[in-house]
Amino acid sequence: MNKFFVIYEKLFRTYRPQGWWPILSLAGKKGFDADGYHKGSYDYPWNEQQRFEIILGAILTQNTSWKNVEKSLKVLQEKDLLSAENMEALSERKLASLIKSSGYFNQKAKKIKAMIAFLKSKKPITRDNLLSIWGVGPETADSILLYAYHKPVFVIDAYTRRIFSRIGLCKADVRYEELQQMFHKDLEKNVELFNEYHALIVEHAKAHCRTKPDCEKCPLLSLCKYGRRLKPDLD
DNA sequence: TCCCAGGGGCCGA
DNA sequence: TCGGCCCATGGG
Repeated sequence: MNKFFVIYEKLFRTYRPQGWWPILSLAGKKGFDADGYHKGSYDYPWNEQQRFEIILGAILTQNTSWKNVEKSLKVLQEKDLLSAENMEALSERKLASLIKSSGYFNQKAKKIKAMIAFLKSKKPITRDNLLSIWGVGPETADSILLYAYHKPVFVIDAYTRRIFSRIGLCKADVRYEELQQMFHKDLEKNVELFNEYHALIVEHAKAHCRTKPDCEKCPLLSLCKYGRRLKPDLD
């Protein structure tokens, strides 16, 4: 039995489609809710501006809650700065002041500037090329590849390590590429599946598998090593 | 007041 | 290669 897919199905049945990656500039439009989520649809042919918005979000959300990122994106949207062309003219200092709510604003302004320079270079959007950009690590690169460019790469984050190490499928400090390989090996390389699965992992980490876990009504309790240790009377 | 959030760069061992 | 530190706001 393919454990990774079983877990996906349990999460999907519990939390339903998550509508990732949210596109704020399309919020309220047909197929998009008030926060830009598009539940059950994965194959929007993002144009350059929408891709850029996803890339911005991927950088701004580094170690930061999405709510704080939304605030920054709204500020940028109001100033018509959700395009690489318009943002390029902005000074790094000014950009930093506009994305304050996302935290690490000096670093992130520098990262966004580096990303814009890369996009302008017209180099191919490959994982290696993305990783060569200052401020882009494996999670950010894979988020961009999956959600902006529809490439079938599984995104690993701190939540993925936490959930799957508690379940007992990997160590808590498993290397990024190692855990990613486990997903790639066990799952069909499918963009929609990878899109939804990662989003469901984030939702599950917020709903139950928090730093201090709430195992009581966890949908994965029956197959989780950690949860079963807390509830030995499960069988 | 403290902890955590959809990480990544840098530096010294 | 790996651990430790830095970056910083905002919500619970």
